[in-house]
Amino acid sequence: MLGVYQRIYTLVMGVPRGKVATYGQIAKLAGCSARQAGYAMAVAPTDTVPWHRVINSRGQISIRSDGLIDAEQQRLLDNEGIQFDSKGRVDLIRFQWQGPDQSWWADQMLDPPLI
DNA sequence: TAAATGACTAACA
DNA sequence: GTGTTAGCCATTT
Repeated sequence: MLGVYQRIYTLVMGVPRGKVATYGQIAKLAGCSARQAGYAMAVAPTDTVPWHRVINSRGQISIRSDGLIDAEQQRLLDNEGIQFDSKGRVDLIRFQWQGPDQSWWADQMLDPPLI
């Protein structure tokens, strides 16, 4: 079933290596709530969507409902040059993705959010 | 058809 | 800094 999630995945695939996005940021771009962004990552096709580049608004990796911190996510980000402070937080000022430009939306055949 | 479920967030105390 | 609360809404059951 194709839904808003497909739009979310397309957006996340636009996040470049070495940058991160927040759930709220993706949600705003996709035109849905932050919860949807979170749930979309939970069921994302991990082979095509860089799910690890999506973190929460505090710059931290979110803990999943099973209570486990996803260590692989931090490893993948570290591999891309994302730096974590002593409390496991990413400096969003330095590493947050600034969002797609106008031509990107056209390339993806999507409409920008109304905001 | 109705209820439950979240990898969330902003705004408070 | 730490809670708590309300809002969120597509998807799943």
